[in-house]
Amino acid sequence: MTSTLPPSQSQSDDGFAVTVKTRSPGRPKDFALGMKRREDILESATRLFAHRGFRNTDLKMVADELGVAKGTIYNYFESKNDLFVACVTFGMARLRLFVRARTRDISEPLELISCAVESYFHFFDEHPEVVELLVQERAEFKDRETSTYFLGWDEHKLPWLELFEKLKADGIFRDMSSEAVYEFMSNQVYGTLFANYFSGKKKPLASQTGVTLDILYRGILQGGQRSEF
Amino acid sequence: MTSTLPPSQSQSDDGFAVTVKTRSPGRPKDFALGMKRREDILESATRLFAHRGFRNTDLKMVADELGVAKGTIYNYFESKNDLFVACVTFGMARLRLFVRARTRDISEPLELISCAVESYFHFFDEHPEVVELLVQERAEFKDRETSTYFLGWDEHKLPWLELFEKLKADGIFRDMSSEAVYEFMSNQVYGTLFANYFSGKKKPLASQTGVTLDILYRGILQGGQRSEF
Amino acid sequence: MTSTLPPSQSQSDDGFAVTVKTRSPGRPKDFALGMKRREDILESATRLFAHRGFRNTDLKMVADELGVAKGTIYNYFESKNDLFVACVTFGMARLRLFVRARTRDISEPLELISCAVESYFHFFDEHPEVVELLVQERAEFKDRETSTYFLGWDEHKLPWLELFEKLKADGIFRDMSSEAVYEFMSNQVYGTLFANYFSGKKKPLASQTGVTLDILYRGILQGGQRSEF
Amino acid sequence: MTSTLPPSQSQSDDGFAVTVKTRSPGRPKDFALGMKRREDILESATRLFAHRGFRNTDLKMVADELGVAKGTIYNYFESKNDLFVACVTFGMARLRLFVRARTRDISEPLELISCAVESYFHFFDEHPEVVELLVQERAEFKDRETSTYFLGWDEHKLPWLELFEKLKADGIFRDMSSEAVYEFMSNQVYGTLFANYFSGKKKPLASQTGVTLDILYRGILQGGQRSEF
DNA sequence: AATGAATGAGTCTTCATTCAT
DNA sequence: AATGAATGAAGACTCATTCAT
Repeated sequence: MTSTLPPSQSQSDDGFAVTVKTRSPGRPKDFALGMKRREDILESATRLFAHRGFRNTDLKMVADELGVAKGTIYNYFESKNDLFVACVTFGMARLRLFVRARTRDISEPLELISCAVESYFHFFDEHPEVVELLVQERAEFKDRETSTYFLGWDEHKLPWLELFEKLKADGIFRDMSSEAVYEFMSNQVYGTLFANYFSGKKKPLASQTGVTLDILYRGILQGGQRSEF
Repeated sequence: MTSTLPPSQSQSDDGFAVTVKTRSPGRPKDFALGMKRREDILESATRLFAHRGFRNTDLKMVADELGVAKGTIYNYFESKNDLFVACVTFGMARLRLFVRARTRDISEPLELISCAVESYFHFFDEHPEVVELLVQERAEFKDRETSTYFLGWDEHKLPWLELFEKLKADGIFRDMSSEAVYEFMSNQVYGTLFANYFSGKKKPLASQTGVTLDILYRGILQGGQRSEF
Repeated sequence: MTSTLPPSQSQSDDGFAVTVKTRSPGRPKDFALGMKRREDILESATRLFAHRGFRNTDLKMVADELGVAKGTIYNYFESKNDLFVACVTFGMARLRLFVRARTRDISEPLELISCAVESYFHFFDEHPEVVELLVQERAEFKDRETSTYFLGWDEHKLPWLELFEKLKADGIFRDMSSEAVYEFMSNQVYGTLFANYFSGKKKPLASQTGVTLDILYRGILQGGQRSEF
Repeated sequence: MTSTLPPSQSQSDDGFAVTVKTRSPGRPKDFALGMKRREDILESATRLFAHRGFRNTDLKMVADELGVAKGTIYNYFESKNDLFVACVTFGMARLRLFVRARTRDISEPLELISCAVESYFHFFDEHPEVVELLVQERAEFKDRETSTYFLGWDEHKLPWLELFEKLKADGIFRDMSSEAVYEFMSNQVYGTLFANYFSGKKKPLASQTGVTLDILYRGILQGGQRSEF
């Protein structure tokens, strides 16, 4: 993970701290320090917003968790709202990085689909607080027409549509609107996510990947019934 | 003590009580009026909670909408929290009444499924504020383990499972766990609901019933591919 | 007790109810009924004011205790303040009636003093709520310069001063200001009352009469020391 | 983690820590200023609670008197209740300090008694608001079984009992229960305090010390009558 | 950059009082 | 006279944000 984030300490690879002198030129330490602090705040805030809700979270709590003064937070984020939005954005960024990393090297189409679905489930099993943030966002930020979750969704959509078209051309998929397929799949993943979350179940999402894909691929009807319906 | 109070029963001179209902002196409680007022409050509150969010809604606003004083609301609901919970419960009750009324007279199984799905979508198209309340509930009432939406879900589940078993026995459904089918369907409906809602789309849910059921029934794979996967 | 209060029911002494007909001339029933209701309210209010404090007592509670509507209270008392003042006044009236009744027939001076002190203690043992009302009054009604307890105190004072003068003339009391003696005694009784009350002790006041009088009469010094001090 | 924070100790280059006190960066907490502010609030609140009553005092008034915002008060006291309790406790502490300071160096027993009584009276002459607080406390805080005034009373009692025993042994006091003497004296002082206060008299308590002690010591009966009673 | 005391707008809730019936 | 729904002023408490140090 560290490779995706700026280094949090100017430690050289040989294990020796290189910044013994405070006045080293170029101030690389300050920057790294600032980023580290920023992320610490994001992490604490994410956890608290998720556990207690946006409105029930006092910035004092975030500060206390970090052993820092409340005012310090305002050196890194404009406002509480700002901090929250940053938390959501950060969470979604992590989701995308996670899924991308896992699916990057897969070329076989159906395997790619399976892996993407499984990755989504996997991520939210490990980061349930991100779901919470999405709910919080919708609940408190009524001015945001579109959930951060869906921002940039359309760019992600395109490659999938292309894949589906190819699968159709290859006779793997039935002849149906790729848009429709994409939405159906999205809704299924999204619904599984929220349903599990809202219903208070603790069953891992990832364990449902298999059966979800099975129905998605083959439907629920018996073979002979498919055409008749 | 009764001597200090007017008689509470209109007893006719012949000694027979002519009415069972106790009629206190003074202005009588108008039960019907009370219920009407109660529902008016629920309606206003639902709308405002949905549009502005629970925490951003001052009960003063609800009162103003109804042209009553803030205190009046407290004659009908213990607290703001109470009012909110009543709104959610009321909304869910309406949902169930709506679906039940539409599906009551349908005996053909697949038609029943279609109608149920369409009814759900239809209801939320007409009452988008109910989705909002569910989100609000999850966001603000962290103590509630299970969303009101899922309370009583299990009772609703049973008839569906029985239906699915029958469809399997009749060779309509493939041989697969009815539980799994039920969850898949639930998640699909739920996901469609929330995805549309969160993404800010205004496209009617009901219009997606057909394609949703098509994929649900037949899956996305070409016939020949189904067994191979 | 009933002799000191208006009859609460128009029942003649022979045990027959005389007001079977509602429309009897002169409306005696209404008046009696009104007085009874008034006293019921005073009693309930006194108890609640004493137990919960003036500000913590909702008139709704008083009404509920009596099985009556809140508005009814306003037919008997102008306001909550009014009701409270009536409670205090009523309590003090009962105190004076009680003490007067017990001391009326006593002619022997020292016995009279003893009996008066004992009567005070006795009354407050039986009606601790009256002490509470006095405290409440002082706490909440800052505009009243003088506690109701001390209103009319000066009239009561005079006979005592005359008695003390006589006791001095008879060589029973030392030669000292009767005013001073009166105040000392008052303070002692008052102090005993409040100290017991404030300290949370439940020991009956009346049981302290003996020792109180002993010290009051004879002081704490050994005989030989008295003149020397 | 310390690397993310500036060093918390000013360490001189020779390696010796020159100060034990941890000095956080940023504006230091000014402890003395905090205590000053705290006492200012206590003083204003005491005055207002005493003059207007606890329930009739808006913390806004206290804030206005001090020229600060209402929220500031909540930085020093948890709640209005808390503030009030602190006022009472503070007042009683001052009483005890005052009496202790005045009686410390007195060894002659009777003089000690006189001085203690006079000190009590003196204190309340100068701080009549403390009496008011005791009344307020009793009126509003029904959950407190025992008035703050009497808390810790028993410890204060012991030395007095010992003193009285010695006086008895020396033939100064009559042979009577020291407990009883203690209570009589307490009640007298307490009664004088409250009676003067409740009756609205403005006569200084301290001026009554002499006559009070005279009667306390010698009683009201003529010498010859003492044994006969 | 960090600190944390100060700020004060914002809201829920209570309850004495009124008044139409 | 009794009723109790409606009123709305009052007040405790919270917490995001500022800013002097």
